[in-house]
Amino acid sequence: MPATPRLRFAPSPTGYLHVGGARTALFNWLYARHSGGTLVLRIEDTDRERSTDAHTQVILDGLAWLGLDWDEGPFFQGAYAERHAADARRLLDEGKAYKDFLTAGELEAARERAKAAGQTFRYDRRALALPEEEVARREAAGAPYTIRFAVPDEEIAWDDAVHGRISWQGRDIDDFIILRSDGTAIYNLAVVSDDVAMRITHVMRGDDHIANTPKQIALYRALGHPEPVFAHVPVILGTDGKKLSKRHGATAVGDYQHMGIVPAAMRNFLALLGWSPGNDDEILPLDELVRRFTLEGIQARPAVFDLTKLEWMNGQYLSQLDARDLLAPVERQLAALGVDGGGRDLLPLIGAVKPRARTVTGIAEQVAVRLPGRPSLAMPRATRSPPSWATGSPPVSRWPARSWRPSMTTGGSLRRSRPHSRRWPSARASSLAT
RNA sequence: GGCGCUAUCGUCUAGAGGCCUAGGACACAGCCCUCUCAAGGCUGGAACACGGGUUCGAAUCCCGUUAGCGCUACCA
Repeated sequence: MPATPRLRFAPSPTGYLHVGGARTALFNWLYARHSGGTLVLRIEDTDRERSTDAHTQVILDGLAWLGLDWDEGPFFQGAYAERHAADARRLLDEGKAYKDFLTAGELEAARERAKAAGQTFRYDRRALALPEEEVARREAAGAPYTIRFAVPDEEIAWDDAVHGRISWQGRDIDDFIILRSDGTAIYNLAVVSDDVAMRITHVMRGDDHIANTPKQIALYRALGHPEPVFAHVPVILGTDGKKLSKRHGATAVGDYQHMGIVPAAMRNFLALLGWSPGNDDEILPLDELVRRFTLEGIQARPAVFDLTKLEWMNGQYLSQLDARDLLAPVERQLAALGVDGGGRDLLPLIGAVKPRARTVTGIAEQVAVRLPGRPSLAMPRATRSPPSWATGSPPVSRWPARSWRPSMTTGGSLRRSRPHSRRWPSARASSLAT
């Protein structure tokens, strides 16, 4: 009964879709399509403080731009709060979890104390020692409590699809909280509860989740469910070897769209960042990627994001693309440059210029100089000089309406319960170029 | 500090004991082509982190060291 794989991409809407998340989405998509499996999209919005619908929309837009679709969802994790709580209750009833009346403040203070003393804070299971009557008394008095999972002292190991066998000891893991004092679930419980409910068979996610995995496996065991296959893909680093973050400049997929990167090139580049087809092939169109993608080809070590190579690859795609596919994006960039095509047929110009360009922006600039009436337009050499996103100043033009960077300015402006419909056919067609 | 992960040219990588005096690509340098050019052609420099094993033989297997990264939240 080897059912077809069920995978999921589960971003949390607490920021824009960064390249690391995009690559994780790509890998999941590629594997689902390669294996004839199913891809589920789940928005993990249980962090109410930071999650916004605007972020969700940006993530959806980013996936659409990349041409990645899904088969089920999007599901919003927040909608399953009752199931999460029920799972926690069950663990409580079975004696696999316990109530802890320590407040967040007290916990924080204890951590501070440990730190001041140069010690590592370890939760001491004091709540476990509380007499039953005392627990009942406090609860009757209305004292808030969290539910902690009692991590069994046993070996917790799994055969990771990219790292091989990884082993932890239960004693090295603190009894972690699974249900907050307000009754909502913490990430590790919510994830396991949902993955079980959605019958997920393969969990492919970032390397930074390796430390969460033993906790989740312990939860699978306690809940009595078989665990899925885990595949931890390495993180993406900046040129300084640190995890790619905002200070490295462009990290959101939307930034690349604005730079004139074409989705096909972005996909191809991202696929090769941490995965190898096993030989020297580099320009791999989508169908090739799908055909050749395997878990075994995923690298175990982190990869540095090389913008220059992305631009080179983009240039390869640009020269392959038909001028007509580039027309709309180039016109947008032209408008951004404040240049008016004057109703002139740009196709011949685009065709002449594209084999040597590296970005759509570059094509627009080359076209602009060749437009009559603007013989001396100064060349901004946009891809060579520090781009605007790197210096913090707003992009040359008018992108704001397109909401690529709403994370900085907006809160949640969309309706929370709006069910995202699947409008893929059109999104897919438009993802060919920019 | 503890636990875990990782370790081939500057970067992405091929390599799964002999095919490796380590291959490809980006970048870089030089030359050529050329009205410009980030395009194209040719050439070049550039790596198995270190130390021990195992083996007739190790980039490939084992151990240790070092370094980098991650986690160690009522974040995800």
